[in-house]
Amino acid sequence: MPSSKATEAQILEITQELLQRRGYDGFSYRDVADRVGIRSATIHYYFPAKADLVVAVAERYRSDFATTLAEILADDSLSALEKVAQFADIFRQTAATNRVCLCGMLASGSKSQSDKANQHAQEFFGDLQAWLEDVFAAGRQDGSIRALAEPRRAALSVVAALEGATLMAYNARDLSQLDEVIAEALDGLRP
Amino acid sequence: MPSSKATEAQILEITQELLQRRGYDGFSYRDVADRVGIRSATIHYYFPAKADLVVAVAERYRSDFATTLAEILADDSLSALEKVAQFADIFRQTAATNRVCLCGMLASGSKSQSDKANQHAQEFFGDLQAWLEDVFAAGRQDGSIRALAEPRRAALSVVAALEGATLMAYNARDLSQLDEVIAEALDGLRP
DNA sequence: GTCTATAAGATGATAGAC
DNA sequence: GTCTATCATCTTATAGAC
Repeated sequence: MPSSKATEAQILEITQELLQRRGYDGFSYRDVADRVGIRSATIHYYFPAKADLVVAVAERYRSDFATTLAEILADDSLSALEKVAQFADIFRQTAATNRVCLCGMLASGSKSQSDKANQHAQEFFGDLQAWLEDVFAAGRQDGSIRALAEPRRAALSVVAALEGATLMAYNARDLSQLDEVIAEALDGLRP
Repeated sequence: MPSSKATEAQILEITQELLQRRGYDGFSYRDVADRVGIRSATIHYYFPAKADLVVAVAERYRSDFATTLAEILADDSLSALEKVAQFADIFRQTAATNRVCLCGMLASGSKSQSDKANQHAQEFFGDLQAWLEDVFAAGRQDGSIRALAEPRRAALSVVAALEGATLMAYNARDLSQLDEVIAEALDGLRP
């Protein structure tokens, strides 16, 4: 039964879900295998070690996220502030599906997993910060975002607040506090 | 060799450290036993199940944290803004010792551990928010903090940002971004 | 209180048949 | 590619000696 490409994609999909819900130490090859409908040995064929599997998921996640951010950025119908709102909504959707940001989860599991996973998480946060900084600059042009004293620092703070609030929403199984944090962040950007 | 009180305290101390560094699924009774210098069966005498041990650590953590916050609050030599700065410094110290906030870590491990641990984390975040809200009000009196449109929401955002930034600092093994987030938060409170 | 001994199950990983 | 079979190790937890 050669599903080849489909099998690998399913393994990545399911692993990402488990990773966002339970973290590196919270799922096993068997958990993934059961949900995909294969045997755990098959996963080792695609990903020899657990570290390989998790790094592959991290790369896929960053790539998908980058695509989404590029699409938001390219949408000329949105003001810069609305782009930040859409950015925040990604985190909201994550929490709404009972998950944490993958890289937030990887950051919390820094000790067990490979250094490569940590590095991906770190670079991911840097990507988000840089994207927000760009949008802040555009917002100064289109007038939707006020002039910020330290745009780099403000962008970092928004990323940190969203990561923290998503974690809290996941824990409480309640989005209301995340919504408040998002509202506070957007209000802080308005002219 | 009856160390009694001392043994239980050591178990809690070591467990807290492991919990903040590796999370619920990242440490075992044997890890704790090895560091305390006892056998894992001894831990079961004090804490029958792992869930009991973790809940006990969470209670101790919340209690210790509450004491620290009460001390800061009672210090009349500090302005309200300086009290917020000391509050933020607790997170900085946590990251400086290569740890995450215990409740931030418990929040990320929501699936494996007991519901009670999740609840403690949730209540902990509520405690921090309420404390900050009080200090914000005091800051309006002593003039060290500006009038905030939504103090409750602002307090929540500060908690979320500190939790997120501590996680990022832990992952990157670098405090500089946490320092930036703290500076940004304090600047946002100044009159 | 703390130990030894041990159970019963899960884990990441490999070898080799098909 | 996917399977069965198996390994060595680790996990939480218990029973009972001292």
